Amino acid sequence: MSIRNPKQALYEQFAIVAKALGHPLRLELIEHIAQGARSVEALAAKLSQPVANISQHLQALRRAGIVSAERGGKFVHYSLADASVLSAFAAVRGVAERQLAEVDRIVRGYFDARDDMRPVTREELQTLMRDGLVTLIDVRPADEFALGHVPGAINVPLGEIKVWSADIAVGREIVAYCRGPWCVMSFEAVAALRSVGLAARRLEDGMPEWKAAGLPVEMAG
Amino acid sequence: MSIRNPKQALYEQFAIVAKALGHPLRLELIEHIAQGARSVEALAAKLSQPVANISQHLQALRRAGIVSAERGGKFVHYSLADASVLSAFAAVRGVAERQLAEVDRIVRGYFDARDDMRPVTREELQTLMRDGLVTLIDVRPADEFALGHVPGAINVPLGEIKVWSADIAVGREIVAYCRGPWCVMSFEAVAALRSVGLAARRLEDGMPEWKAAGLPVEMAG
DNA sequence: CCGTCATTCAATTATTCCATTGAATGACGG
DNA sequence: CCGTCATTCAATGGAATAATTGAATGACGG
Repeated sequence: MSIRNPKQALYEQFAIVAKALGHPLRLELIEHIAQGARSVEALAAKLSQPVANISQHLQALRRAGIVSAERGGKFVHYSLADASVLSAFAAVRGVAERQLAEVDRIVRGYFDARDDMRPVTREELQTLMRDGLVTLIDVRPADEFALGHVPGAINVPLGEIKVWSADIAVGREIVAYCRGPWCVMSFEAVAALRSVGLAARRLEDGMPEWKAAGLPVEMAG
Repeated sequence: MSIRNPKQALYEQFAIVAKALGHPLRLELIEHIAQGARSVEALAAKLSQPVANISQHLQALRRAGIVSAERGGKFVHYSLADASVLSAFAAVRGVAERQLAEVDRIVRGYFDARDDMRPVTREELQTLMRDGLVTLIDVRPADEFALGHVPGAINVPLGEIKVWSADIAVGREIVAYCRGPWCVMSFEAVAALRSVGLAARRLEDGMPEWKAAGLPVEMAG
Protein backbone atom coordinates (compact mmCIF):
# COMPACT_ATOMS: atom_id res chain seq x y z
CA MET A 1 0.00 0.00 0.00
CA SER A 2 2.86 2.36 -0.80
CA ILE A 3 2.12 5.82 -2.12
CA ARG A 4 2.56 5.83 -5.85
CA ASN A 5 1.25 8.01 -8.56
CA PRO A 6 -2.48 7.93 -9.10
CA LYS A 7 -2.26 6.76 -12.69
CA GLN A 8 -0.44 3.59 -11.66
CA ALA A 9 -2.90 3.10 -8.83
CA LEU A 10 -5.82 3.32 -11.25
CA TYR A 11 -4.21 1.01 -13.77
CA GLU A 12 -3.64 -1.54 -11.04
CA GLN A 13 -7.38 -1.50 -10.40
CA PHE A 14 -8.21 -1.88 -14.06
CA ALA A 15 -5.74 -4.76 -14.21
CA ILE A 16 -7.54 -6.49 -11.35
CA VAL A 17 -10.70 -6.57 -13.44
CA ALA A 18 -8.93 -7.79 -16.56
CA LYS A 19 -6.99 -10.39 -14.61
CA ALA A 20 -10.21 -11.75 -13.16
CA LEU A 21 -11.47 -12.23 -16.71
CA GLY A 22 -8.20 -13.97 -17.60
CA HIS A 23 -9.09 -17.55 -16.78
CA PRO A 24 -11.30 -19.87 -18.83
CA LEU A 25 -13.13 -21.26 -15.81
CA ARG A 26 -14.01 -17.80 -14.60
CA LEU A 27 -15.29 -16.83 -18.03
CA GLU A 28 -17.47 -19.89 -18.02
CA LEU A 29 -18.71 -18.96 -14.55
CA ILE A 30 -19.69 -15.55 -15.86
CA GLU A 31 -21.60 -17.13 -18.70
CA HIS A 32 -23.59 -19.25 -16.28
CA ILE A 33 -24.18 -16.51 -13.75
CA ALA A 34 -25.42 -14.32 -16.57
CA GLN A 35 -28.35 -16.72 -16.99
CA GLY A 36 -29.51 -15.89 -13.48
CA ALA A 37 -28.42 -15.96 -9.84
CA ARG A 38 -26.89 -19.26 -8.80
CA SER A 39 -25.51 -20.95 -5.70
CA VAL A 40 -21.92 -22.13 -5.43
CA GLU A 41 -22.80 -25.78 -5.54
CA ALA A 42 -25.11 -25.34 -8.52
CA LEU A 43 -22.28 -23.69 -10.42
CA ALA A 44 -19.84 -26.36 -9.32
CA ALA A 45 -22.20 -29.02 -10.65
CA LYS A 46 -22.65 -27.23 -13.98
CA LEU A 47 -18.90 -26.91 -14.49
CA SER A 48 -18.08 -30.33 -13.04
CA GLN A 49 -15.61 -28.82 -10.65
CA PRO A 50 -14.98 -29.20 -6.90
CA VAL A 51 -16.98 -26.76 -4.82
CA ALA A 52 -13.94 -25.26 -3.11
CA ASN A 53 -12.33 -24.42 -6.42
CA ILE A 54 -15.45 -22.71 -7.69
CA SER A 55 -15.82 -20.85 -4.44
CA GLN A 56 -12.34 -19.41 -4.78
CA HIS A 57 -12.84 -18.36 -8.37
CA LEU A 58 -16.09 -16.71 -7.38
CA GLN A 59 -14.31 -14.76 -4.70
CA ALA A 60 -11.75 -13.61 -7.23
CA LEU A 61 -14.61 -12.40 -9.42
CA ARG A 62 -16.19 -10.67 -6.47
CA ARG A 63 -12.99 -8.87 -5.51
CA ALA A 64 -12.88 -7.59 -9.10
CA GLY A 65 -16.42 -6.26 -8.86
CA ILE A 66 -17.63 -8.62 -11.54
CA VAL A 67 -20.12 -10.61 -9.51
CA SER A 68 -21.93 -9.92 -6.27
CA ALA A 69 -22.95 -12.38 -3.58
CA GLU A 70 -26.13 -12.43 -1.57
CA ARG A 71 -27.20 -14.93 1.01
CA GLY A 72 -30.66 -16.44 0.76
CA GLY A 73 -31.59 -19.34 3.02
CA LYS A 74 -28.50 -21.44 3.47
CA PHE A 75 -27.26 -20.72 -0.03
CA VAL A 76 -25.14 -17.87 -1.26
CA HIS A 77 -26.44 -16.67 -4.60
CA TYR A 78 -24.02 -15.09 -6.99
CA SER A 79 -25.18 -12.75 -9.72
CA LEU A 80 -23.58 -10.32 -12.13
CA ALA A 81 -22.62 -7.13 -10.35
CA ASP A 82 -23.34 -4.96 -13.34
CA ALA A 83 -24.64 -5.18 -16.88
CA SER A 84 -21.35 -3.64 -18.00
CA VAL A 85 -19.69 -6.98 -17.24
CA LEU A 86 -21.34 -8.48 -20.30
CA SER A 87 -20.03 -5.72 -22.53
CA ALA A 88 -16.53 -6.18 -21.13
CA PHE A 89 -16.79 -9.88 -21.88
CA ALA A 90 -18.10 -9.12 -25.35
CA ALA A 91 -15.31 -6.64 -26.02
CA VAL A 92 -12.63 -9.12 -25.00
CA ARG A 93 -14.30 -11.77 -27.12
CA GLY A 94 -14.37 -9.33 -30.02
CA VAL A 95 -10.63 -8.79 -29.89
CA ALA A 96 -10.02 -12.53 -29.77
CA GLU A 97 -12.40 -13.21 -32.66
CA ARG A 98 -10.81 -10.56 -34.82
CA GLN A 99 -7.17 -11.15 -34.01
CA LEU A 100 -6.46 -14.70 -32.89
CA ALA A 101 -5.94 -17.23 -35.65
CA GLU A 102 -6.60 -20.02 -33.18
CA VAL A 103 -10.16 -18.78 -32.67
CA ASP A 104 -10.71 -18.89 -36.39
CA ARG A 105 -9.36 -22.41 -36.50
CA ILE A 106 -11.66 -23.61 -33.72
CA VAL A 107 -14.70 -21.95 -35.24
CA ARG A 108 -14.00 -23.38 -38.66
CA GLY A 109 -13.19 -26.82 -37.31
CA TYR A 110 -16.20 -27.21 -35.10
CA PHE A 111 -18.87 -24.55 -35.30
CA ASP A 112 -18.98 -24.01 -39.06
CA ALA A 113 -19.48 -27.73 -39.54
CA ARG A 114 -22.72 -27.46 -37.57
CA ASP A 115 -24.05 -24.15 -38.80
CA ASP A 116 -22.41 -22.37 -41.68
CA MET A 117 -25.33 -19.96 -42.12
CA ARG A 118 -25.61 -16.42 -40.89
CA PRO A 119 -27.45 -16.45 -37.59
CA VAL A 120 -30.79 -14.72 -37.11
CA THR A 121 -30.45 -11.26 -35.56
CA ARG A 122 -32.60 -10.18 -32.66
CA GLU A 123 -34.48 -7.75 -34.87
CA GLU A 124 -35.17 -10.41 -37.50
CA LEU A 125 -36.40 -12.78 -34.84
CA GLN A 126 -38.84 -10.22 -33.46
CA THR A 127 -40.32 -9.73 -36.90
CA LEU A 128 -40.52 -13.45 -37.61
CA MET A 129 -42.15 -14.11 -34.25
CA ARG A 130 -44.67 -11.32 -34.67
CA ASP A 131 -45.71 -12.71 -38.02
CA GLY A 132 -45.85 -16.23 -36.61
CA LEU A 133 -43.39 -17.58 -39.16
CA VAL A 134 -41.01 -19.50 -36.90
CA THR A 135 -40.89 -21.81 -33.92
CA LEU A 136 -38.45 -20.55 -31.31
CA ILE A 137 -36.75 -23.09 -29.08
CA ASP A 138 -34.60 -22.51 -26.00
CA VAL A 139 -32.19 -25.44 -25.77
CA ARG A 140 -30.84 -24.68 -22.30
CA PRO A 141 -31.58 -26.91 -19.30
CA ALA A 142 -34.99 -26.39 -17.73
CA ASP A 143 -33.66 -24.57 -14.65
CA GLU A 144 -32.05 -21.87 -16.76
CA PHE A 145 -35.14 -21.56 -18.93
CA ALA A 146 -37.21 -21.02 -15.77
CA LEU A 147 -35.02 -18.10 -14.69
CA GLY A 148 -35.92 -16.16 -17.81
CA HIS A 149 -36.44 -16.78 -21.51
CA VAL A 150 -37.56 -15.08 -24.69
CA PRO A 151 -41.36 -14.72 -24.72
CA GLY A 152 -42.93 -17.39 -26.89
CA ALA A 153 -39.93 -19.71 -26.75
CA ILE A 154 -40.41 -23.42 -26.07
CA ASN A 155 -37.93 -25.14 -23.79
CA VAL A 156 -36.34 -28.08 -25.57
CA PRO A 157 -33.18 -29.07 -23.73
CA LEU A 158 -30.58 -30.48 -26.08
CA GLY A 159 -31.06 -34.03 -24.84
CA GLU A 160 -34.73 -33.99 -25.80
CA ILE A 161 -34.37 -32.49 -29.23
CA LYS A 162 -34.48 -35.77 -31.11
CA VAL A 163 -37.75 -36.85 -29.57
CA TRP A 164 -39.24 -33.38 -29.92
CA SER A 165 -38.30 -32.97 -33.56
CA ALA A 166 -40.05 -36.20 -34.52
CA ASP A 167 -43.42 -34.47 -34.17
CA ILE A 168 -42.56 -31.34 -36.09
CA ALA A 169 -43.86 -30.67 -39.56
CA VAL A 170 -41.25 -29.97 -42.22
CA GLY A 171 -41.37 -26.51 -43.71
CA ARG A 172 -41.81 -24.22 -40.75
CA GLU A 173 -38.45 -22.80 -39.77
CA ILE A 174 -37.04 -23.34 -36.28
CA VAL A 175 -34.78 -20.84 -34.50
CA ALA A 176 -32.66 -22.06 -31.59
CA TYR A 177 -30.78 -20.13 -28.92
CA CYS A 178 -29.00 -20.87 -25.67
CA ARG A 179 -26.54 -19.09 -23.38
CA GLY A 180 -24.56 -16.85 -25.64
CA PRO A 181 -22.94 -16.36 -29.04
CA TRP A 182 -20.67 -19.42 -28.83
CA CYS A 183 -22.85 -21.62 -26.71
CA VAL A 184 -22.36 -25.10 -28.10
CA MET A 185 -25.88 -26.32 -27.50
CA SER A 186 -27.60 -24.18 -30.11
CA PHE A 187 -25.06 -25.29 -32.73
CA GLU A 188 -25.70 -28.90 -31.84
CA ALA A 189 -29.44 -28.34 -31.93
CA VAL A 190 -29.33 -26.81 -35.40
CA ALA A 191 -27.18 -29.65 -36.68
CA ALA A 192 -29.53 -32.25 -35.20
CA LEU A 193 -32.62 -30.60 -36.69
CA ARG A 194 -31.06 -30.26 -40.11
CA SER A 195 -29.99 -33.89 -40.07
CA VAL A 196 -33.67 -34.88 -39.95
CA GLY A 197 -34.58 -32.53 -42.77
CA LEU A 198 -35.89 -29.57 -40.79
CA ALA A 199 -35.05 -25.93 -41.54
CA ALA A 200 -33.18 -24.50 -38.57
CA ARG A 201 -31.04 -21.49 -37.74
CA ARG A 202 -29.46 -20.05 -34.62
CA LEU A 203 -30.18 -16.76 -32.94
CA GLU A 204 -27.06 -14.56 -33.08
CA ASP A 205 -26.52 -14.79 -29.35
CA GLY A 206 -28.20 -15.91 -26.16
CA MET A 207 -30.46 -14.98 -23.31
CA PRO A 208 -28.19 -12.57 -21.40
CA GLU A 209 -27.64 -10.47 -24.51
CA TRP A 210 -31.36 -10.43 -25.25
CA LYS A 211 -32.03 -9.16 -21.78
CA ALA A 212 -29.15 -6.68 -21.90
CA ALA A 213 -30.63 -5.24 -25.09
CA GLY A 214 -33.67 -4.28 -23.04
CA LEU A 215 -36.01 -6.78 -24.68
CA PRO A 216 -38.82 -8.46 -22.75
CA VAL A 217 -38.10 -11.57 -20.71
CA GLU A 218 -40.60 -14.17 -19.58
CA MET A 219 -40.12 -15.92 -16.24
CA ALA A 220 -41.05 -19.26 -14.73
CA GLY A 221 -42.70 -21.87 -16.83
CA MET B 1 -2.73 -29.46 -27.31
CA SER B 2 -5.05 -32.17 -26.11
CA ILE B 3 -8.47 -32.53 -27.70
CA ARG B 4 -11.03 -30.86 -25.50
CA ASN B 5 -14.42 -29.49 -26.18
CA PRO B 6 -14.59 -26.45 -28.43
CA LYS B 7 -16.20 -24.23 -25.83
CA GLN B 8 -13.27 -24.65 -23.48
CA ALA B 9 -10.87 -24.11 -26.36
CA LEU B 10 -12.59 -20.85 -27.25
CA TYR B 11 -12.71 -19.67 -23.66
CA GLU B 12 -9.00 -20.33 -23.34
CA GLN B 13 -8.46 -17.98 -26.26
CA PHE B 14 -10.67 -15.30 -24.75
CA ALA B 15 -8.77 -15.71 -21.49
CA ILE B 16 -5.48 -15.09 -23.30
CA VAL B 17 -6.74 -11.68 -24.36
CA ALA B 18 -8.05 -10.81 -20.91
CA LYS B 19 -4.91 -12.05 -19.23
CA ALA B 20 -2.82 -9.85 -21.48
CA LEU B 21 -4.86 -6.87 -20.30
CA GLY B 22 -4.33 -7.96 -16.71
CA HIS B 23 -1.13 -6.11 -15.89
CA PRO B 24 -0.80 -2.39 -15.18
CA LEU B 25 2.34 -1.99 -17.25
CA ARG B 26 0.69 -3.56 -20.27
CA LEU B 27 -2.31 -1.30 -19.90
CA GLU B 28 0.01 1.67 -19.83
CA LEU B 29 1.74 0.34 -22.92
CA ILE B 30 -1.59 0.17 -24.68
CA GLU B 31 -2.35 3.75 -23.73
CA HIS B 32 0.95 4.90 -25.25
CA ILE B 33 0.71 2.76 -28.36
CA ALA B 34 -2.79 4.13 -28.92
CA GLN B 35 -1.22 7.56 -29.46
CA GLY B 36 0.63 6.21 -32.49
CA ALA B 37 3.15 3.56 -33.56
CA ARG B 38 6.21 3.41 -31.32
CA SER B 39 9.52 1.55 -31.08
CA VAL B 40 10.43 -0.64 -28.15
CA GLU B 41 13.04 1.73 -26.82
CA ALA B 42 10.74 4.74 -27.14
CA LEU B 43 8.13 2.92 -25.05
CA ALA B 44 10.75 1.80 -22.55
CA ALA B 45 11.84 5.42 -22.14
CA LYS B 46 8.26 6.65 -21.68
CA LEU B 47 7.55 4.07 -18.99
CA SER B 48 11.02 4.29 -17.40
CA GLN B 49 11.49 0.55 -17.69
CA PRO B 50 14.31 -1.67 -18.97
CA VAL B 51 14.05 -2.42 -22.66
CA ALA B 52 14.01 -6.20 -22.21
CA ASN B 53 11.09 -6.01 -19.83
CA ILE B 54 9.07 -3.88 -22.22
CA SER B 55 9.97 -6.16 -25.10
CA GLN B 56 8.59 -9.14 -23.26
CA HIS B 57 5.37 -7.40 -22.33
CA LEU B 58 4.96 -6.31 -25.94
CA GLN B 59 5.30 -9.88 -27.06
CA ALA B 60 2.65 -10.94 -24.60
CA LEU B 61 0.37 -8.28 -26.08
CA ARG B 62 1.20 -9.45 -29.56
CA ARG B 63 0.44 -13.08 -28.78
CA ALA B 64 -2.95 -11.90 -27.55
CA GLY B 65 -3.61 -10.05 -30.80
CA ILE B 66 -3.71 -6.70 -29.03
CA VAL B 67 -0.80 -5.04 -30.75
CA SER B 68 0.97 -5.72 -34.03
CA ALA B 69 4.65 -5.27 -34.84
CA GLU B 70 6.17 -3.97 -38.02
CA ARG B 71 9.78 -3.44 -38.82
CA GLY B 72 10.83 -0.09 -40.26
CA GLY B 73 14.52 0.70 -40.61
CA LYS B 74 16.26 -0.83 -37.63
CA PHE B 75 13.31 -0.23 -35.34
CA VAL B 76 10.30 -2.41 -34.70
CA HIS B 77 7.20 -0.26 -34.49
CA TYR B 78 4.31 -1.50 -32.41
CA SER B 79 0.79 -0.30 -33.02
CA LEU B 80 -2.70 -1.33 -31.95
CA ALA B 81 -3.83 -4.40 -33.85
CA ASP B 82 -7.43 -3.30 -33.95
CA ALA B 83 -9.66 -0.43 -32.91
CA SER B 84 -11.65 -2.92 -30.86
CA VAL B 85 -8.76 -3.01 -28.39
CA LEU B 86 -9.73 0.45 -27.19
CA SER B 87 -13.31 -0.60 -26.59
CA ALA B 88 -12.13 -3.64 -24.65
CA PHE B 89 -9.95 -1.38 -22.53
CA ALA B 90 -12.84 1.02 -22.06
CA ALA B 91 -15.20 -1.80 -21.08
CA VAL B 92 -12.79 -3.15 -18.47
CA ARG B 93 -12.27 0.38 -17.16
CA GLY B 94 -16.04 0.83 -17.00
CA VAL B 95 -16.47 -2.20 -14.77
CA ALA B 96 -13.70 -1.01 -12.47
CA GLU B 97 -15.11 2.52 -12.30
CA ARG B 98 -18.56 1.28 -11.46
CA GLN B 99 -17.72 -1.52 -9.07
CA LEU B 100 -14.40 -1.02 -7.33
CA ALA B 101 -14.46 1.19 -4.26
CA GLU B 102 -10.71 1.67 -4.53
CA VAL B 103 -11.13 3.41 -7.88
CA ASP B 104 -13.58 5.79 -6.30
CA ARG B 105 -11.14 6.46 -3.50
CA ILE B 106 -8.28 7.24 -5.87
CA VAL B 107 -10.44 9.48 -8.04
CA ARG B 108 -11.77 11.38 -5.07
CA GLY B 109 -8.38 11.66 -3.42
CA TYR B 110 -6.48 12.88 -6.42
CA PHE B 111 -8.44 13.70 -9.53
CA ASP B 112 -11.39 15.49 -7.96
CA ALA B 113 -9.00 17.78 -6.14
CA ARG B 114 -7.76 19.02 -9.51
CA ASP B 115 -10.98 19.09 -11.48
CA ASP B 116 -14.30 18.59 -9.80
CA MET B 117 -16.25 19.85 -12.81
CA ARG B 118 -17.96 17.80 -15.46
CA PRO B 119 -15.61 17.45 -18.40
CA VAL B 120 -16.43 18.82 -21.83
CA THR B 121 -17.90 16.22 -24.17
CA ARG B 122 -16.61 15.80 -27.70
CA GLU B 123 -19.83 17.20 -29.11
CA GLU B 124 -19.67 20.27 -26.87
CA LEU B 125 -16.08 20.85 -27.85
CA GLN B 126 -16.91 20.75 -31.54
CA THR B 127 -19.59 23.39 -31.05
CA LEU B 128 -17.36 25.58 -28.91
CA MET B 129 -14.52 25.33 -31.41
CA ARG B 130 -16.75 26.12 -34.36
CA ASP B 131 -18.00 29.23 -32.64
CA GLY B 132 -14.48 30.20 -31.64
CA LEU B 133 -15.33 30.32 -27.96
CA VAL B 134 -12.45 28.31 -26.49
CA THR B 135 -8.73 27.74 -26.75
CA LEU B 136 -7.95 24.05 -27.07
CA ILE B 137 -4.63 22.81 -25.74
CA ASP B 138 -3.00 19.40 -26.16
CA VAL B 139 -0.80 18.86 -23.10
CA ARG B 140 1.00 15.75 -24.35
CA PRO B 141 4.70 15.75 -25.24
CA ALA B 142 5.52 17.18 -28.67
CA ASP B 143 6.24 13.80 -30.27
CA GLU B 144 2.79 12.48 -29.46
CA PHE B 145 1.18 15.71 -30.64
CA ALA B 146 3.03 15.33 -33.95
CA LEU B 147 1.57 11.86 -34.50
CA GLY B 148 -1.96 13.25 -34.52
CA HIS B 149 -4.03 15.83 -32.67
CA VAL B 150 -7.41 17.52 -32.67
CA PRO B 151 -7.56 20.12 -35.46
CA GLY B 152 -7.06 23.59 -34.04
CA ALA B 153 -5.37 22.41 -30.87
CA ILE B 154 -2.19 24.09 -29.62
CA ASN B 155 0.53 21.86 -28.21
CA VAL B 156 1.40 22.97 -24.68
CA PRO B 157 3.28 20.17 -22.95
CA LEU B 158 2.60 20.12 -19.23
CA GLY B 159 6.06 21.45 -18.37
CA GLU B 160 5.50 24.59 -20.39
CA ILE B 161 2.03 25.40 -19.17
CA LYS B 162 3.13 27.93 -16.58
CA VAL B 163 5.10 30.01 -19.06
CA TRP B 164 2.39 29.71 -21.69
CA SER B 165 -0.43 30.73 -19.40
CA ALA B 166 1.32 33.95 -18.44
CA ASP B 167 0.43 35.45 -21.82
CA ILE B 168 -3.21 34.39 -21.87
CA ALA B 169 -6.04 36.83 -21.34
CA VAL B 170 -8.45 36.01 -18.54
CA GLY B 171 -12.00 35.27 -19.64
CA ARG B 172 -11.62 33.02 -22.63
CA GLU B 173 -12.10 29.42 -21.58
CA ILE B 174 -9.38 26.85 -22.11
CA VAL B 175 -10.05 23.17 -22.78
CA ALA B 176 -7.24 20.69 -22.17
CA TYR B 177 -6.87 17.07 -23.26
CA CYS B 178 -4.16 14.43 -23.31
CA ARG B 179 -3.95 10.64 -23.71
CA GLY B 180 -7.22 9.36 -22.35
CA PRO B 181 -9.93 9.73 -19.76
CA TRP B 182 -7.68 9.35 -16.72
CA CYS B 183 -4.53 10.84 -18.18
CA VAL B 184 -2.98 12.78 -15.32
CA MET B 185 -1.56 15.59 -17.43
CA SER B 186 -4.84 17.20 -18.38
CA PHE B 187 -5.92 17.22 -14.73
CA GLU B 188 -2.65 18.86 -13.76
CA ALA B 189 -3.00 21.37 -16.57
CA VAL B 190 -6.50 22.36 -15.50
CA ALA B 191 -5.39 22.76 -11.90
CA ALA B 192 -2.40 24.89 -12.93
CA LEU B 193 -4.51 27.14 -15.14
CA ARG B 194 -7.17 27.62 -12.49
CA SER B 195 -4.53 28.49 -9.91
CA VAL B 196 -3.60 31.54 -11.97
CA GLY B 197 -7.20 32.59 -12.38
CA LEU B 198 -7.97 31.16 -15.79
CA ALA B 199 -11.16 29.31 -16.71
CA ALA B 200 -10.23 25.77 -17.70
CA ARG B 201 -11.91 22.42 -18.19
CA ARG B 202 -10.89 19.01 -19.46
CA LEU B 203 -12.12 17.15 -22.52
CA GLU B 204 -13.91 13.97 -21.44
CA ASP B 205 -11.19 11.75 -22.84
CA GLY B 206 -8.14 11.84 -25.06
CA MET B 207 -6.76 11.60 -28.54
CA PRO B 208 -7.29 7.87 -29.22
CA GLU B 209 -10.97 8.12 -28.33
CA TRP B 210 -11.37 11.20 -30.52
CA LYS B 211 -9.89 9.30 -33.42
CA ALA B 212 -11.88 6.15 -32.67
CA ALA B 213 -15.06 8.24 -32.80
CA GLY B 214 -14.24 8.95 -36.42
CA LEU B 215 -13.49 12.63 -35.87
CA PRO B 216 -10.85 14.44 -37.95
CA VAL B 217 -7.20 14.26 -36.89
CA GLU B 218 -4.46 16.67 -37.85
CA MET B 219 -0.93 15.37 -38.35
CA ALA B 220 2.60 16.78 -38.06
CA GLY B 221 3.10 20.25 -36.76
C1' DC C 1 30.20 -8.77 -46.24
C1' DC C 2 31.00 -6.55 -41.77
C1' DG C 3 30.06 -3.66 -37.81
C1' DT C 4 26.37 -1.52 -35.38
C1' DC C 5 22.59 -1.39 -32.64
C1' DA C 6 17.52 -2.24 -31.69
C1' DT C 7 15.39 -6.08 -30.31
C1' DT C 8 14.81 -10.66 -28.64
C1' DC C 9 16.16 -14.74 -26.18
C1' DA C 10 17.80 -17.47 -22.15
C1' DA C 11 18.55 -18.19 -17.45
C1' DT C 12 17.69 -16.92 -12.78
C1' DT C 13 15.07 -15.67 -8.74
C1' DA C 14 11.02 -14.09 -6.50
C1' DT C 15 6.34 -13.83 -6.66
C1' DT C 16 1.78 -14.95 -7.69
C1' DC C 17 -1.64 -18.12 -9.26
C1' DC C 18 -4.10 -22.61 -9.44
C1' DA C 19 -6.09 -27.11 -7.88
C1' DT C 20 -6.65 -30.14 -4.16
C1' DT C 21 -7.41 -31.64 0.44
C1' DG C 22 -9.42 -31.44 4.79
C1' DA C 23 -10.86 -28.60 8.44
C1' DA C 24 -13.48 -24.46 10.12
C1' DT C 25 -17.22 -21.25 9.83
C1' DG C 26 -21.72 -19.76 10.42
C1' DA C 27 -26.64 -19.36 9.17
C1' DC C 28 -30.72 -21.86 9.14
C1' DG C 29 -34.29 -25.31 10.77
C1' DG C 30 -35.86 -27.75 14.24
C1' DC D 1 -29.34 -24.21 21.55
C1' DC D 2 -27.77 -27.95 18.67
C1' DG D 3 -27.10 -30.49 14.38
C1' DT D 4 -26.83 -29.88 9.50
C1' DC D 5 -24.94 -28.43 5.47
C1' DA D 6 -23.47 -24.79 2.04
C1' DT D 7 -19.69 -22.16 1.90
C1' DT D 8 -15.21 -20.48 3.05
C1' DC D 9 -10.61 -20.84 4.89
C1' DA D 10 -5.85 -22.76 5.35
C1' DA D 11 -2.15 -25.36 3.84
C1' DT D 12 0.20 -27.90 0.30
C1' DG D 13 2.59 -28.67 -4.06
C1' DG D 14 3.12 -27.57 -8.65
C1' DA D 15 2.80 -24.37 -12.52
C1' DA D 16 2.85 -19.94 -14.57
C1' DT D 17 4.24 -15.06 -14.44
C1' DA D 18 7.39 -11.08 -13.68
C1' DA D 19 11.74 -8.54 -13.34
C1' DT D 20 16.63 -8.63 -14.04
C1' DT D 21 20.88 -9.69 -16.18
C1' DG D 22 23.73 -10.67 -19.90
C1' DA D 23 24.24 -12.86 -24.22
C1' DA D 24 22.48 -13.76 -28.97
C1' DT D 25 20.06 -12.48 -33.01
C1' DG D 26 19.47 -10.29 -37.26
C1' DA D 27 18.34 -6.32 -40.27
C1' DC D 28 20.20 -2.21 -41.88
C1' DG D 29 23.89 1.02 -43.65
C1' DG D 30 28.04 1.38 -45.35
